[in-house]
Amino acid sequence: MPEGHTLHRLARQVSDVFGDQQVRVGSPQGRFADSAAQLDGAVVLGAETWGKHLFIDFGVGRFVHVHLGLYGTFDIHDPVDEVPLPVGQVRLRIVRVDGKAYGDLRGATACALLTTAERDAIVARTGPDPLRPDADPDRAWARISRSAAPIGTLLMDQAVVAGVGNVYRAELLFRHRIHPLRPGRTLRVGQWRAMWADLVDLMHDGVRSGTIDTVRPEHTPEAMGRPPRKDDHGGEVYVYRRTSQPCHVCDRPVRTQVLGGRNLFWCSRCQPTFRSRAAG
DNA sequence: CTGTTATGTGCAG
DNA sequence: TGCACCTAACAGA
Repeated sequence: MPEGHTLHRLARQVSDVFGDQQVRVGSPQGRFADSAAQLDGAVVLGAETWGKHLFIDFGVGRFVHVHLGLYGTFDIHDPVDEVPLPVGQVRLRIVRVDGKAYGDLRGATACALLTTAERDAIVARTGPDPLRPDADPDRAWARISRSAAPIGTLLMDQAVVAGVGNVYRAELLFRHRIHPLRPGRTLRVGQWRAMWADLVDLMHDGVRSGTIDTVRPEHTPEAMGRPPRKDDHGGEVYVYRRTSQPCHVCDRPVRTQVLGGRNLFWCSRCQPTFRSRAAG
């Protein structure tokens, strides 16, 4: 679940449920116990996200930094009649003092109490986030246009663009007919501007719906008379995890390859290599 | 029930 | 490059 849209939804939820509220903070599992004790009884000011990093502001220069990693979850229950005993490995539990809401963090890659300077350092090393209104796509273009690395690698580099994960990567490249292994510096600036604008739209849709839905109206199951996708992330996609299945546009089997330890998915006809594109 | 896989990152070697 | 992190969904027995 956790690509940028998930974290932005989470920040909104934390702000709505715990903002301006006094909270009890604990670490039933123990790994965050010392920091939790320092925060217990404080008032939450709000939460913000850069890319996949979530920061919960406890005031006086104290931020809880959360990164869900591959399989972390942060479940917020609101409202509740009663706060149950923790189940499983709960790293962080935050409970509103009125007892009407609580949140449990499990399996996260990062959960740490940071100073403002430490928070700022993380923000400074993240690239522009399409979900933030102040994001500057030219910062990403400066990196992409100079790099020999594959565009598929650059899109996943959080210092280049913040918040893109494997699903958005695969789908964005499909929608723009770009082969994932094409070197960044072979792209034209107009292509990048179109990709960025699309990413802004797609990720905002993701924040709204909580799913990653990337197929255009003409390729939905209803429009094409095909069965809908049954999958854990819920949305309709073109190529992500559709290895060997027919492309919704051209019927060719979707291809896959591991790059940098992550699976790439693309259509060899809809996303031709740079070489064949130049030749044809 | 068991085994496999994963929307991510950082660190050891 | 490989693994730790240690959840959750899914397939199969």
